[in-house]
Amino acid sequence: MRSIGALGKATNTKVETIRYYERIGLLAPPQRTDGNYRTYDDEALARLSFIRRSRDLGFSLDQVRALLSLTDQGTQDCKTVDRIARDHMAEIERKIADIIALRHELSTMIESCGGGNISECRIIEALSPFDN
Amino acid sequence: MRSIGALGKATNTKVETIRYYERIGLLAPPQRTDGNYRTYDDEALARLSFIRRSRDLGFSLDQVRALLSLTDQGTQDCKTVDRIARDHMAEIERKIADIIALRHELSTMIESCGGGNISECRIIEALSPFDN
DNA sequence: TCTTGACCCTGTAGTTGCTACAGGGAGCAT
DNA sequence: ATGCTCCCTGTAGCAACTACAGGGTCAAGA
Repeated sequence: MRSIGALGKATNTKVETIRYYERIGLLAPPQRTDGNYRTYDDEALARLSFIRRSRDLGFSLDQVRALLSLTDQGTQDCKTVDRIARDHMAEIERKIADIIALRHELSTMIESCGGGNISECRIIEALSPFDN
Repeated sequence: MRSIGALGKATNTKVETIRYYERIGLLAPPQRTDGNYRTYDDEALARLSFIRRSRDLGFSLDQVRALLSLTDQGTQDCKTVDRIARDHMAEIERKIADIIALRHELSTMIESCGGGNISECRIIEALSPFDN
């Protein structure tokens, strides 16, 4: 059994975040000590680790919730898990395409600017709606 | 002169967003009609277009505010504009590196999963903290 | 003329995923 | 007894919008 601070350290999670996960129902309310402190067992540690790893991989809290409920059911419904993961992957691919296009636009814009204190700023021009 | 709805259509911006920009001081409060409707001139259109284009390129509202104040001053301080743009570019590069690493992790995880209704789900395993 | 419908107004609350207090209590060391 | 670190609840804040609720305005059609 460990305190919320210890759990936070073990999972690299802020104490407030753990309480937040409890509040939104991702983590079950843990047992309390006489002094009303939360105490966590190894299962809670495993669950929070799972949540954090999923979050690190970019899953939304809703997706994490779905993944958790699938593992809670113990049905090992790999098809559904796979779909969630693949959906997420597709979104990541979209984001990559978007951000790379954006980088291209940005770099074109920046390159067209000499960078000095000139009277006509190409960056501002590039952002402006009309040719002036 | 155009209504807020017309301005929204012209700049692909929701009406609520325009009012929001006004509330946070990005857009000046426009003139009103007798019926208390906002009316926008071409300058407002140009300004909102600038904001939207900057936002599309991923600049934060704070960055947009800085860029706008630079253009408002008319000093054409290209050095500062360039710095803002380059800072933003560096952040984009960081994000690209992060998301590509993430894609790699995700795809490795997904590939290790057959995708059927098997008793052991590799994705869940990959997300779990302990080998089971 | 009346009515319908599209638009507009203000103000507030919700979204995501936390984070940061404020104002207090618990527990341990000195 | 005092200080210190941790913990508690509850609420408000962040970005950048978005979505109402509960009304007012205005132009067109029957």
